[in-house]
Formats: sequence, C-alpha cells, structure tokens
Amino acid sequence: MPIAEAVGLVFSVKAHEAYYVPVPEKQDEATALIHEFKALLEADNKLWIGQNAKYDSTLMKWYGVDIKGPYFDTMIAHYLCEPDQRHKLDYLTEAYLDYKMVAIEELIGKGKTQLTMRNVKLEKVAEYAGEDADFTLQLKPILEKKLEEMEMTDLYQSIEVPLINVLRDMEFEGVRINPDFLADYSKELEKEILRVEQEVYREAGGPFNIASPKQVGEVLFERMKLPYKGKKSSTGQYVTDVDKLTEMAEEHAIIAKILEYRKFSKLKSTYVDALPTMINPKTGRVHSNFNQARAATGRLASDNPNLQNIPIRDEAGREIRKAFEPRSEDHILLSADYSQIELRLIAEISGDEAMLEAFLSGNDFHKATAAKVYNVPIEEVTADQRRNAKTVNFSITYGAGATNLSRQLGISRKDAKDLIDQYFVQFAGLKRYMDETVAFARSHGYVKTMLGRRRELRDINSRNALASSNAERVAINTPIQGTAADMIKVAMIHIHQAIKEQNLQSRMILQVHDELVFDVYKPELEVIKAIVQDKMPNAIPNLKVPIEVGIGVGNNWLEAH
DNA sequence: ATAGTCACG
DNA sequence: ACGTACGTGACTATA
Repeated sequence: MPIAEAVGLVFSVKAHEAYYVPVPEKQDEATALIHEFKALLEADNKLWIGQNAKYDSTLMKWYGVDIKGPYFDTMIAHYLCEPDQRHKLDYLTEAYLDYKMVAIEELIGKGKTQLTMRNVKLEKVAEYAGEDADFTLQLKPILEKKLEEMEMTDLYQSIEVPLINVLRDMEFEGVRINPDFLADYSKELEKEILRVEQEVYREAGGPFNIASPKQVGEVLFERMKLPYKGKKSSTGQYVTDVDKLTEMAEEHAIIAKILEYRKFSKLKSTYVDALPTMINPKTGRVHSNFNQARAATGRLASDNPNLQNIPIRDEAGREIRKAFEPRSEDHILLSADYSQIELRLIAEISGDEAMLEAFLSGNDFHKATAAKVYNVPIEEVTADQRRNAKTVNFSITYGAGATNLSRQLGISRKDAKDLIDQYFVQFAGLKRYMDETVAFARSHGYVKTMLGRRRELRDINSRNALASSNAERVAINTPIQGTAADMIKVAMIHIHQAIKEQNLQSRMILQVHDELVFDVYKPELEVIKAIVQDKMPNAIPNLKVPIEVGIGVGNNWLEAH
C-alpha cells in the first residue's frame, strides 16, 4: 500500500441505481478530483455502506481523505453471521440476492495479458463498479437483520465497526524494517545452508533435493534403509516433519542436519529475503494487511506479509526481530502483551474456584497447577513437574486428549490420562464448564464468546465420531480464543481513541493476538505506558480474574519483547 | 491447485 | 482398541 490507484468512484443510494465518477490518470488531477468529494466523504453524519470498507477507506487515506464513518460493512457483518464461510461480494450476492455477478476476469482477462481497469471501456467499468455498489447497498438490510436476529448488533456496532479505522491507521503507519541488517543475515544463512547441504549429501552418499519432502523420505527410508515407524500420509508419502524426524534423531547424524537445513531455509526464504521486498518504496515501511474477516474464532489474521508469525522461539529465528525498528532516533518500540490470557479467561468463564484462586494468589500459575495435580507443596515442585503442568494447561484450551498429551510430553498414554484425570479433580469447575459447553453446542448448534460472538458447529451432532469430536474441541476452544480476541480488539479501539484525543505522535503498529506493538515518540513514553496499562487490562470490565499486561521497551522488536 | 512443512499465538 | 491437539499464512515441490 498504496495498494492501488483509484480509477473511479462509485456511489449508490438507492437499489438498482449507481453513479460512477471516473478518476483521471494523472495523479495530481486524480487527487484534485477526489478532493472535490472530501467534505462529503469525511462527513460523520452519513452511514457509509461498503464491502470491505477498510480497503476503500485506506485508498482514500493515501489520497489525503480521512473517512470517519460510521460504516456498515457487509463483509464484516457476514463474517459475524457465518464466520466459517467465505465473505466475498460475489458469494454474498449469489447467496442472498440470488444473482451471479460478472467475474472481474471477464473485464480484464487473467494471467499475463491481464489489463488494468483503466484499459477497460468506461461503459463497462461503470456497469461493473455500479453492480458492486448496488449489491452492497442491497445486502445491507439483509445482513443487518441477520445480525439483529443473532444478537450480534452490539458486538458489530461497538467493536467490529470501530475497529475498521483502527486497523486502517495501523496498516497505514506500517513498520520500519532494516534491509541492510537482513541482507547481512541473508549472507550468513546462505553460508550455513551451503555447509549443511554438503554435510547432508556426504551422509546420504550423494546429492538430492533436501527441499523435497518426497526425496527426503526416499533417501532416508529406502536408500539409507533407516527404520520408518508410523503411518504414511494420505498420499502415501513418508512423513518427515519436525516431530517425526526429532523422534528418530538418534538413528543417524543426517537427521539433525536435515532439520538444520530446513530451519535455515525457512528463515531465509520466508523472512530474511522476503521482508525487504515488501518495503513500500514511497514510505520506506512495511504495510501488512490485517484481515478482520478471516479467522473463524474472531482473531485477526495478517498477510502480505504475515507479521504475526515472525520467529521468536528459536535463537537463529529471533535474530530477525532485530530488523524491526522504531521510525527514527526519536522513537522507541514498546511491546505490551497479555500474560496467559487464555488461561485466565478459562478461569473467568468457567468460574472454577481453584483456578481463580491460583491467579488471584499471584503465584506462578504453572507451578501452582503442578503443586495441585502432583499433590506437593508449591516450593517442592520440580522443573519437570512444572513443564508437564504447563503443557497440560496449554492442551486444555484445545480440548486435547491423553494421546496427544502423552506424545507432547513423551510419557505413556496411561500417565497422561492420570495427569488429565488429576487435573480435572483439582479443577472440577473447569471440567463442568467444558461438559456444559459441549452440551450447549449440541442443543443450540453454536457456541459464543463473552461478548456474544458466535460460531456455528455443523458437525457437533454428526454420527461420524471423528467429525463430532473435532467439533467438540472447537466448541471448547472457540469461546476462549474468541473472548481473548474480543478483549484485545476493545483495547485497541480504546488505545487508538486515547492517542487521537491526546494528539499524540506515537502509533500502534502491530497486533499479534495477545500483544500490541507501538512506535513510541520518546517524550510520550510514560503517557503511552499509562494508556496501555489502563486500557488493556480493563478492556472487559468487572472480571473476577486479574488481567496482567507485561510491557517491554527497546530499539528493536527483540529488545522490546 | 494441493500437499507437506514450519513460522507464530 | 484407538485416537485428534485450536487458530492462522508463506514457501517449495509436485501433479
């Protein structure tokens, strides 16, 4: 972003009618024309109905027009109603207006010979754009009614709609990424990759494509005759993922080297080499897209590039975070993250006394869990016991069973089952909540978050055991993950508002599910800290469980974290 | 286009 | 007896 240049503006105020205004090709003339509409577009006494309003609003912002809303966004309305479906306009039009739209490819073709909208005859563009506006307008009352029937009008009006401009501004701001740092690191990784590659070839007795899972499987299990345990994939291939290879690392020195090769290649191709190409030449910054209508739980998703999966767990990977820098010497990065938010929300929602007590005591929660399930005083909890308890805590939010837990912890299935049984003895209220949630899902066909976000579970009463147990885990996980998503969205809206009201220069630039990152103007550091420490913990008021937020500051994202 | 793999919360 | 972890996006190989 600038994602594109404007070719035309299209308005519709009445069904079956639309008005198309071509925008000149010369950018100064384009800006001048768009500014003819500035007062209208910036008026806050009109409702702007749009399909993915953030897109149009962002485009206008690049032209210097600040659309304030309020909006009615058909894409987001539909996302709330049917979070597991698609939300594109052609789908909505077919599903709700029973009309098949003309595909954009019929206007501009596809592939190499694809034209831009500018090269299409005015009459055709006007017709196509007019349909867009008209259908969006017609969809509004339908989706508005659906939201009301599903009791999500408030969630929509007070969270999702206000979030549109918050995300727009975050994307517009972007983040500074240091390309020189990454170029140096790329060379280092290249050396490592070439070195490991030769070592793998030596162990294998000849070269092959290590990036091909198929060839890796054939080399390991056919040419080298290493023992293969377990099932093959659905397509009959050997599974060679990190779990499987780590399991058999003792078998041969080549295994660790293949994993090393994979690790370095992943870092280089997905992050180190890719991120600098995403720097916008006009702004010198990277403007990710935060998709508000993708994750069925209510979370955001980030793409082009995805800035929600930048490495941190691994030493070589976390190096990449050093490339994320504040905008200038006068700025500093601040990262604020919710501590164990999903576990706290399970405690809150289930009302489990023991769990609430553990959080209220302020003790290390995983340690407190270990003390309970192993029945030892908290001072005597071993590192292993704490680690196991942490994994159980984590697994619980996914509704995982004994098989998976045993695999995660490297213990027997029976020990894993005992652990889970003990866990539910200690946290009986949690067990009750999980059973009730599944029962609710079975009778109503959906589950909901604390703020009323819904997700339908079509398979919850399926006769297919695999399908129904999948749905049960989703039923347990969605209210937790979704409530955490609701909470951080509210916090983002409040923080954005405070920054605006106080005319601050600092900006919110990233959201990573339980973390917010700010590019802070140094003189405002204490003000921002205070705002964050007020808005994040108090996003959902009157909770029984304490909500804690950790803050870090630094000259790059790694330091700040 | 799909599968496999792996990065994050 | 057996078993499936929840939610994403990007890259590479392969059909």
